[in-house]
Amino acid sequence: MSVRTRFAPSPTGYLHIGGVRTALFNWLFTRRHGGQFVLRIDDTDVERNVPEALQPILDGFRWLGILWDEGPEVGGPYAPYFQSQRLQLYQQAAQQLVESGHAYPCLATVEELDAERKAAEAAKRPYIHRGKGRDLSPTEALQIWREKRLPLRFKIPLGRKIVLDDLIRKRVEWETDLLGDPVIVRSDGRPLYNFATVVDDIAMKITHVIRAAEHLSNTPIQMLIFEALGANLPAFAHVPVVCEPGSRKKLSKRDMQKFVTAEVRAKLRALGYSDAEIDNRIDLNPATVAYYRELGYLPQALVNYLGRLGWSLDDHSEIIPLEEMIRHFSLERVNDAPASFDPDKLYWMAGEYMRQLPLDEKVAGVIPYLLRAGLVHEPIDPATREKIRRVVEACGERLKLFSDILTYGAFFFRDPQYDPSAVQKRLAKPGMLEILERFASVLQQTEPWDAEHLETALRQFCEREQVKPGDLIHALRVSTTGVTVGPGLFDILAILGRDETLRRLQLARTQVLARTG
RNA sequence: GCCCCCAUCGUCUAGCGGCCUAGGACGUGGCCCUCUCAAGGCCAAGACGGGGGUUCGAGUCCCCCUGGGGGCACCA
Repeated sequence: MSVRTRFAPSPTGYLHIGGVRTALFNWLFTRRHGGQFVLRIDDTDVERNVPEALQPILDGFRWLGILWDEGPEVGGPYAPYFQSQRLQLYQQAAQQLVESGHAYPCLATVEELDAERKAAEAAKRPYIHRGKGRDLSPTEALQIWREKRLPLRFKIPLGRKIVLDDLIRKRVEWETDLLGDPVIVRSDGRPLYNFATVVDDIAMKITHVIRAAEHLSNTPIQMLIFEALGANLPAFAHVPVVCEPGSRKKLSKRDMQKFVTAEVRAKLRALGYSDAEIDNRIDLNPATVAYYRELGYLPQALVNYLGRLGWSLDDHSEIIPLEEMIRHFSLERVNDAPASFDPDKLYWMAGEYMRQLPLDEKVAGVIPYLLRAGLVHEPIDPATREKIRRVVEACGERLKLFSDILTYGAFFFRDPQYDPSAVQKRLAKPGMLEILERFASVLQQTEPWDAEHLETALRQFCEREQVKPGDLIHALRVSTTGVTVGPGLFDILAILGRDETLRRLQLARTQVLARTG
C-alpha cells in the first residue's frame, strides 16, 4: 500500500513557519517512500475564513518547492479538497454514527453546560461533559437530531484504555473515563475538526498522520471515531512544536515581531514599506514564510533549516541538500523535545546557500530589490545589467540574502549618503582633503582603469607622499560611498569609473567644507 | 485545576550501558588575515536539572521530584 500523507491548513492568510515545518516532514516522509502528499483545506470554520486567505499559503509552498500531489488547483482522485465542499460526506458519516449508537444529539442547553463547567471549576474537578441524550436509543436519537437543530456529540465508550503507538512519541495512553463527549457536528450542521478530519482521512486513504504535537490530546478521540466508523487506524506521528527564539513557548506572530531588527527595518523601508506596515503586515512578520521570501532568503536555505529543526541526519551534517534529506529522512530521527527557532542560524545557512549560487542567478535575484528600491529602472539595459553583475561579484560573500544588496551596494546606483560619523572619522583629518585632491590628479591619469592598476597607483602615491595607505583608502571609501562598510575599495572605484569617482570626490569635498563651515 | 508530553552547551543537535576527561553546528569572546565590512583560519568559554535505584559500569534503563511545554470550545 502506498504511503499517503496530508497537511490540512486553515486558510488564514499566511503560511506559518511552524506549519511549514510540519508540512515539510510530511512531504519528506512521502517523497522518501514514494507516496502521495495531499493538501486539504480545513475551511469549515467559515467565520474565520476569507476566500483570498488561501493564496498566500499555496504561494508559500510553491516557493519552497513543497509541491502537493493532490489538492487545490491540482485536483486529484479524492476531490474536492476543501472541507467546506464535503459537507454531505460528514453528514452521512454523522448519521452512520447516530444509527450505530456512537453519537447522540446534545439535549443540554448552553446554560446547563456553562453551569456544569463552572461547578466543576469551583469544585476543582476536571470538567468532563457526558451529555444529556447519551442514553437515547439510536432510533430516538436519529429522530430527535432530524427534528431539532441540535449539536451532535460523540459517545465516548467508558472504562477503556486507549493506547497509541506513536511513530515519534512511542507509547501514549489515555483512560476514556477522563474524556468528555465531544461535539462533532454543530447545530447548524457543520462538522468540527476532530470529526471532519477523521472522515476525510478515511475517505482519502491517509496512511500516516504526521502533525504537530499540539494535536496529541485530540488523538484518542479521533482513534475512537475511526473505530466507530469501522475504519482502520492510520499510523500517527506527533512532531514537537516549534518554539520562539530563546524561549520554550510555541512560535507566535505577536512574539516574533521583536525579531525585526533595526537592519531589517532599514531594508524594508528601502523597499518602500512604512513603519506601520512593517509592524502590522502579516507578510512582514517573522513567523510567516512570506517574511523570509520578502527579504530574499533562498527557499532551499529555509527548507534545509526547517528540516534540521527537530530532525538530524547524523552528528555533523548541517547543510543537507534536498535530495539527501529525502533519501535519509525518517521519523525515528525526529527529536521528541520542542525545538526553538534560531534566526541567527537560519541567516548563516542562507549565506551558505547563497555562496553556492551561480553569479547569474544572484544577479537575477537581486534585480527586483534594486528595482523596488528605485535604484535601477526598467527596462534594464545591457550596460546596467553588466554593472549589477560587477556589483554582485564585488559584494561576494557579503551577500547572504538578496536584500543585502541594499546594504552593500546601494551607493553604486545613487549618490553617496554621507554618514556624519564616517566623515568625521575618515575625512576630517587635517590635510586629508589636500591629499585626496592630489590623488585625484593621479586618478586622472591611471590607465587602464581597473582594480589592479588602481591599487598599484595608490600604493606608489602613498610611498611618494609618505601617507599611510590605509588612511587614504578609508578616506576614498567614505568619499565615494558615504559609508565605512562595503566591497573592496579598488573594486568599487573600478565599477564606478573614472568620471564618477572624480565627481564623488568633489562631492565629498563640498560635504566636508560645508560641515566645517 | 485536570489530562498528556518533554528534559545534553544560550540555541539546533550527536549519544540508542563501557568508544564520553560528552562530539559537531549556529551564536559569543580572543588571535591571525586585512583598506572597512563580510568571508576564511586558529584558539577559548560553554551542557548531561536534582534525588533515588538497576548494573561490575548510566548522559544512556526504571522510579520520584523539579522545571518547561501542549491540550482541556458548537476553533483548528
